[in-house]
Amino acid sequence: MITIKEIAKQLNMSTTTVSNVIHGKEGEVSEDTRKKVKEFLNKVDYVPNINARNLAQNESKIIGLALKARADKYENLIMDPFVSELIGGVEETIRNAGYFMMLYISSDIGEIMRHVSTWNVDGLILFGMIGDDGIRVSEKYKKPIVCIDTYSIEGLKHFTNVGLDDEQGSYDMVSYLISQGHRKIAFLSDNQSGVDFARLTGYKKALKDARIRYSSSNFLQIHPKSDDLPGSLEEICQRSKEFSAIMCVSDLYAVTLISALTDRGISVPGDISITGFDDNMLGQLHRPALTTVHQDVKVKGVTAAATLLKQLRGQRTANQIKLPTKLIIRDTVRKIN
Amino acid sequence: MITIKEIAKQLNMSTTTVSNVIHGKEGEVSEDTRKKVKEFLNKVDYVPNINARNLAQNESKIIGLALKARADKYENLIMDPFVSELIGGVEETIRNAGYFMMLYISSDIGEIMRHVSTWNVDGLILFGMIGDDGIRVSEKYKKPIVCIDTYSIEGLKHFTNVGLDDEQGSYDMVSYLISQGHRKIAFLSDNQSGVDFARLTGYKKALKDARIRYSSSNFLQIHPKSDDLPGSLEEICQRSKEFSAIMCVSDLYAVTLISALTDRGISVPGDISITGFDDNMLGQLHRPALTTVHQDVKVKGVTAAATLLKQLRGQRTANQIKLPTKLIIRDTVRKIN
DNA sequence: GCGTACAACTTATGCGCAAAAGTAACCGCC
DNA sequence: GGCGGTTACTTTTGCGCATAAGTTGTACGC
Repeated sequence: MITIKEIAKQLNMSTTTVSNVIHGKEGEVSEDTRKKVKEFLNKVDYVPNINARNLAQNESKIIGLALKARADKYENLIMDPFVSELIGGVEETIRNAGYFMMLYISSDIGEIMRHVSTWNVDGLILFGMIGDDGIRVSEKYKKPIVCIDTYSIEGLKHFTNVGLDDEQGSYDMVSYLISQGHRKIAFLSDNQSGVDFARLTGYKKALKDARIRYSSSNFLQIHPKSDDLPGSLEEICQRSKEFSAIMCVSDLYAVTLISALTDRGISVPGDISITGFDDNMLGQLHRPALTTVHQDVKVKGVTAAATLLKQLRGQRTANQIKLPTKLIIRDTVRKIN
Repeated sequence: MITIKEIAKQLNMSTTTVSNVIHGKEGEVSEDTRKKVKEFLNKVDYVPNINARNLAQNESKIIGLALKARADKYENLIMDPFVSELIGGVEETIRNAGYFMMLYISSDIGEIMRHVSTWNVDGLILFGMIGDDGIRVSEKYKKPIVCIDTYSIEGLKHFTNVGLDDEQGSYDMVSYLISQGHRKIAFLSDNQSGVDFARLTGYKKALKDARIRYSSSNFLQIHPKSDDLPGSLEEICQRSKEFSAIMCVSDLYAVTLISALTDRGISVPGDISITGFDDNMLGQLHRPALTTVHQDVKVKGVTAAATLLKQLRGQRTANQIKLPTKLIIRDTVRKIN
């Protein structure tokens, strides 16, 4: 761990001179010494001590990525392929810009913000974290924050959001189902807030535009918490006769549901049509391949990171970015009449 | 961002005193002042500046997790549910021990080690990174390193490895297939090194113990790189008639293969039996549910992190830890005679 | 009543770096 | 030939923290 001081000593010059060539300050140092220093730096494989640099500069070159931990059947949000892809996009973008990524998995925003504070993190990306309560906590730290997929009204006032045109995606899917002759279409989700609410809204809108009445009995709730899952699945399968199609709020739920239906001898799409949302591996590898709404999760991560980076550079950004969706027609929807 | 200095000033005492109560140094400070300081600390919500602390202490409380990026059909290793789970396990363990996690995704070990060096990372967990070449690079940094799933001979000499009893898992699976009457069993993988080699070895051993001859034509190679995948899949499906069972080296490949077979009208397990390895979501949600070998990936991450933490505390650890596997019998293997 | 021991502090130093402020030599110009 | 301007440096300072070294004050023993 050689230091600037040591280098300066060995080269018989001041630390400032060494520091200046490290930072490529033109005109502050002669071509001659510059060369000498550069050679030496290469030889000894100098690496700056980031702690010292950060302390002196009051910055950190760290971007935090905070994911809300979720205790359910899949134990933890991070297992979802969605999250892996997101992390990949964020990490890549950040690294290319010379930043580093620190990952937190926690549901306690207070805890997260304390980390942010100790590390003097330059900016933060939040996924699934912002409840209206979290906003007060995060606001006082005065750090640029970009949220992913939040629909919190309060949050949107204060932070940039990178999201998806969930409503449109959902609308397109339901319209497609209707075009295939479906009229009794259920909506399956585990809650009615955030992204799920937006997708539900798109669903309702499409029904309305087709003059199909929405009833709350069309809303099927899945309980992903380990204990309740089999029970809710059983109930949903029972009630599946009432519908010709079930639109699921995610690929994960769609595939889970199809498995449960298959186990009970109900065929997809023979007896009932099922659709997903997200378009991940799960549905792509499934047979019949899942009809779903595509979103590019990696781009979501990249966009979030790029937006944050822009803000760090002092540039202004839109405070609401909506990525487009695309309808992917595969084999889990049957045309009926 | 209140500092110790500021606190000391407001409390009319020296920074050392404040620092002492922060570090809970008994006997260095009176009960009275201790109380006063603690109250004040709470009031102002003091958070230490980690950069300053690390600089003074020459440590970092950071543990790096480096993942090898892989350019294939799934773009990047991180998409695999395997990796998500691993990250989850590592992060949780590290955070509970008061450490922080920095995530790198890169295939350049030199780059990684440079990061490690600038940040003065306390320890490193490497997944999929150690080729014999990487070892020289990493060795000179003299940091505790724990590898996950490496089979590099050189690496094992220098670093601790947390792995799986891949050979045994594979052996158990093939033995099971044989017990179900299978004799023409192919092995599907994308390479013959590392984990794949160990699984292949277990496969060969089981064949040998059952007096079935192994021929290299039993080895089916899949090319996960985006361009080659369809071609290799086509070839594998063609050749599937030669076998009554194909043991795949991962759930991902198993499910991918089953999809390809299904698309060609070949039924699983009717026409051919297929098995996986890993036991992740993909196979669990698949119908027919995948017969596979279970490994607890989260435990792998937890174990790796815990082992590294031990080393940081100066404790000795075994330099080879093998987690057990478990045969999971589900529905993709048919009994034949 | 003096030395010793100890409790409860404070002062001073250094970690490695960046940058502000200082210096010294030289050039050209009226 | 004195002065402003420039080049190529060096010296100094401070970021926030931990800690070694120093300073009181007081109780105790003999």
